Amino acid sequence: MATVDTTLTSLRERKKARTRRELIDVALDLFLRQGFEQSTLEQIAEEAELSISTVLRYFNSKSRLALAINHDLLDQFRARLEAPDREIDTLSCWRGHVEDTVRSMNDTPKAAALLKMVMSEPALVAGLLEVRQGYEDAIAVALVLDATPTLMPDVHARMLAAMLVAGNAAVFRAWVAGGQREDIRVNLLAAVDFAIDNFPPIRVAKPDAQSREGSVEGAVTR
Amino acid sequence: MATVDTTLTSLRERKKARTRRELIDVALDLFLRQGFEQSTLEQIAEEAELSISTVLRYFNSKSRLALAINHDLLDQFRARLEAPDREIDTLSCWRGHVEDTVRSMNDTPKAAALLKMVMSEPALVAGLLEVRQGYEDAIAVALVLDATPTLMPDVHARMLAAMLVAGNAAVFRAWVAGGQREDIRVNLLAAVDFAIDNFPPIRVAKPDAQSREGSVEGAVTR
DNA sequence: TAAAATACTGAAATCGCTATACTTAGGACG
DNA sequence: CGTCCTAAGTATAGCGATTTCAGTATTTTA
Repeated sequence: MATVDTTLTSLRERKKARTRRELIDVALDLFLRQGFEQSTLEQIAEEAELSISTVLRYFNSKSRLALAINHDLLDQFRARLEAPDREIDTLSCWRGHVEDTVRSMNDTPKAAALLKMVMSEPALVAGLLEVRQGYEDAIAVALVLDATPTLMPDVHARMLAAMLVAGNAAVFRAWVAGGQREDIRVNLLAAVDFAIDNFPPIRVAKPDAQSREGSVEGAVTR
Repeated sequence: MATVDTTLTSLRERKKARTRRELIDVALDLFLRQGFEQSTLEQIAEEAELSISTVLRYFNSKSRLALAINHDLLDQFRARLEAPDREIDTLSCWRGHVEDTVRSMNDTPKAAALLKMVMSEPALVAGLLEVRQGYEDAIAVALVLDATPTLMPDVHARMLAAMLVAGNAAVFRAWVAGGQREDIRVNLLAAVDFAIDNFPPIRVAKPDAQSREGSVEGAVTR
């Protein structure tokens, strides 16, 4: 949300957004340079030319700051799901989000190094699990809503959501472990398809697997 | 592991185990009485008649102490998987572990209240995610080993593992949200069965779904 | 331009956690 | 039994994240 909107009305809002961006920039650089644990809030505040208090008003913890991008992506995904004019089903939203993520990773040079850093810092790995849970919740809720008035039990929705998110995480993990060489996009989408093609409630509801190729409609009810 | 072994040789070991148990007891009571955040390490040490240093040597963080039972259960599960004489497949291990968990919950009066407390404390929810990840890792690794020399891609194993663990978590969550009334055992096992019956790589490898009724053998290769 | 709202700052206090050096208790062995 | 070794327990000092709050600066709005 915060990273997308380009037309912010008031000066205040614009200033705030700029400060936020700069803060993230400075902090991530610092983390990459000398590690997450090694960087203190004092240092971050110093480099960002802000007080510690202010840093903590922008991000309520150091790890939230380090995971700002991840949380922003999650917010984007939520917005995508909650858009009042949404035409496509939850799974296609997820697929679209995955593609967006890849795109934004390719655009950002530091992204790969950043991901590696996050995944090697225990505190941040823990934080990543919270983000992951955020995705699961969002997907599960949306799946149940999609299926209405047909019934999709909450437990099944959560299992499917977990499958999707775990597949994503596994691909990323393997990618990082393998030195970030192969084309991750293909593998990410393959994981999504694997889930879509095989999760029973979907197989039943979705008569035509090929229609996924078309841009918009795809699975489930809605 | 630590909670099961009844035959500890030396006096030292027995004493250590007893202290550990008492510490957990005291701490959990305190948490239940006045909340996790509200209870300081100082207070815990006080009530357990130990120094803060010692408390922290037994559990390397306050939340680890609060989640001691969960971590112990995870250790039990790992031990079950890694037992050199293990006869049954990974999924049956999981099923067995789920049943054990239910049993131990029924035996422990405080368990229900404790679970509710854990799930309402953000820091502990986060800690629970780490435990959950531990289960996923253990299951995924075991699944891949089970399938050898047949091939089960890591990503698929992780997706199935996530499905199982998420199903479990979802049932528990619903149980807590609903006032902990219904019989959770049935729902937990239903979630396991749902995954086992429907996840394609398993369906293929497991010709006879009924054999699950029998005590030992069931799914997958091995 | 005055006042209301909101952003920023500084300082103090709390608490979790680490590191370290010291004391005490259990176990091995003559 | 007394000696020595190891591991358990303690006390102390200190760092750093986070909260709270009171005061200052800046933007908005009337």
